[in-house]
Amino acid sequence: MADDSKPLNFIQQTINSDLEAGVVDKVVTRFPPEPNGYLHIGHAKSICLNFGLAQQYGGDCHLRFDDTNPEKEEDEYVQAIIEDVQWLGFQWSGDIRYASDYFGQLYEWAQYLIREGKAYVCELNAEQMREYRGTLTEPGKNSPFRDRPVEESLILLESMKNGDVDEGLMTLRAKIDMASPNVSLRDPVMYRVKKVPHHRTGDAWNIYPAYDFAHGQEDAIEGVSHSVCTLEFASNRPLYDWFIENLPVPATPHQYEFGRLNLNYSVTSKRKLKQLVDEGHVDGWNDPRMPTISGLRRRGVPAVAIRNFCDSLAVAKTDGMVDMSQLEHFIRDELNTNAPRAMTVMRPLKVVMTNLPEDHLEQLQAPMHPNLDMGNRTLPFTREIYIDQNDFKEEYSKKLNKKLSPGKRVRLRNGYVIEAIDFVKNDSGEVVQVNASLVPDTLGTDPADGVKPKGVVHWVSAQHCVDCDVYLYDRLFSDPLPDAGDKNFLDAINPDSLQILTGCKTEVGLTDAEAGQPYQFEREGYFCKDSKNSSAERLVFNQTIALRSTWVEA
RNA sequence: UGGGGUGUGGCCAAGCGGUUAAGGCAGCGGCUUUUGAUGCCGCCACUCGGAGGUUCGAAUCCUCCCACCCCAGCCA
Repeated sequence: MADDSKPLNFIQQTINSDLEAGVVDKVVTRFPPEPNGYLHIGHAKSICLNFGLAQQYGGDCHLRFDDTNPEKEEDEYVQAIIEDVQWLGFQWSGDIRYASDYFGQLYEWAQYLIREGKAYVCELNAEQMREYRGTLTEPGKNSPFRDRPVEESLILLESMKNGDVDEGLMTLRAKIDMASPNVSLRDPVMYRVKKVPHHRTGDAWNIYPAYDFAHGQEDAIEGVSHSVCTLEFASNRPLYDWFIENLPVPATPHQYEFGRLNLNYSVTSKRKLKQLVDEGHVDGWNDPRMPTISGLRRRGVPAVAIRNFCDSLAVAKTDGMVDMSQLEHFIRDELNTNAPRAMTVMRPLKVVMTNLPEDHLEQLQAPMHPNLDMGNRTLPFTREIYIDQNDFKEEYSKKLNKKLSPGKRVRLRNGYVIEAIDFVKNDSGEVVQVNASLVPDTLGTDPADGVKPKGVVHWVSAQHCVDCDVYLYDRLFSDPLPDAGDKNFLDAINPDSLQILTGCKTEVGLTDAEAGQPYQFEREGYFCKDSKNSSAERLVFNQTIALRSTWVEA
């Protein structure tokens, strides 16, 4: 039974009544991606739904590749999809399935339909077929080949299959109703000739089944009880049912449609994502700005954050636009509770503690996390340190009273209170060094003179730190609806979505950070070592997401 | 204009004829804080696309209207 702490969605309600009525005795779902691109956040919702349903009801969820169109499908994509599903934390029941496993069975069923007088080989070309189909408001008209003899169709189908027919010359069509108000019932194409090698079946076939002729039968073969798909397939449902009713299939699965996930400031269309990759607007399918599962992973988003986000979304028939901030909430929520803390200075400014000896070296202890159970780390503290340029102001102002400025104090995070004395500028007028004095006896306690610092600043020892590059990301699109209406989504690309900071200084302890392991760089945000650009010589961190900030300096 | 689907606060969304219309995100106040983070407290729809109707009583039932989404690939 499903978890009853949350209201049941309409699919769970259906499952419950199917179970009660005995129509179904085991829940079987499936996630059926076409291997023609990488999975994105929209797929994550479907994955969480389908695998989640199976878990809740003690059933099975199959991973099935819908590989019925060899022109667009590649093995690279199936490998990537397998990796993404597993990374998200799901395991399918039994072997991985492929629509192509059923090509033989599908072909026999096509012959069956022909013999039943319910399918025929049509020789209309694409343009003619469009004309015969009619329009949304006018009925179509029958193909001149509609009543051709069964034997003839059988023979023609065989030659299509054997490669004796050129592409575009013939199709196999279901004989349903050319006057149906539902256009997808106007003698839909079941098989088309494609003399294209398939990533699994090679050149064994010259014809490939169309989605509508394949999907429901695949479900029936696998014993899928609840075939969940997105809303745009709703008008295909009568056709799904028609094949199930008219074929000697081993089961009668049913299709249910829910609203797909749309996220603002992003696009979730494999076609458009592929275009971003192919045209080089991003660094591949796993560019950290991409809403792909692999992009989110490379960016440092934990799988559990994605799952929690998906679980928070309603499964309903409304197709809404979810705020990016909603996803961000779950990312921060997870990272805040689990990411170890560290200090990284992104725009280093040297601070010299003039009242400390040159060789001062002190090992400070700092907690890994506000949750003290996560242990401690050691921070070397020396006479020279780096703080962020942003945390020093030449002149004090009340609005910026948490910054360090001459005569003012600040606490070094996990360390002492310091007070700035003066500063040094270079020829360009930039502050390049701050001289300060350490206020004694302020480790873990406020200054004895009662002058308590307002701000806390992160820092790193100038002698004991490591250089790194930090990649800061902003949304890929500056338009909340980059592909609405007739807009060209490429025009909405945010030119400042990637900012690379070099010469940043981080704790030595992060030298051997594991790629993907999240850290909170205190007062900045969450980061992880990049799996692609990091090397033995170069340490690169991706910003997963900034800390929430309700404060605006300007 | 044919068919299918949906309309509850800025966003997501519960609600399935009967207390003052859940909750989350965002936002706004305040408290705590060695992260301007986190946490905590408070505020945020006299109203449920609109208009009628049924009823003692409707966001929930009926009627009409309006808006938006999907369908005319030999894509999925």
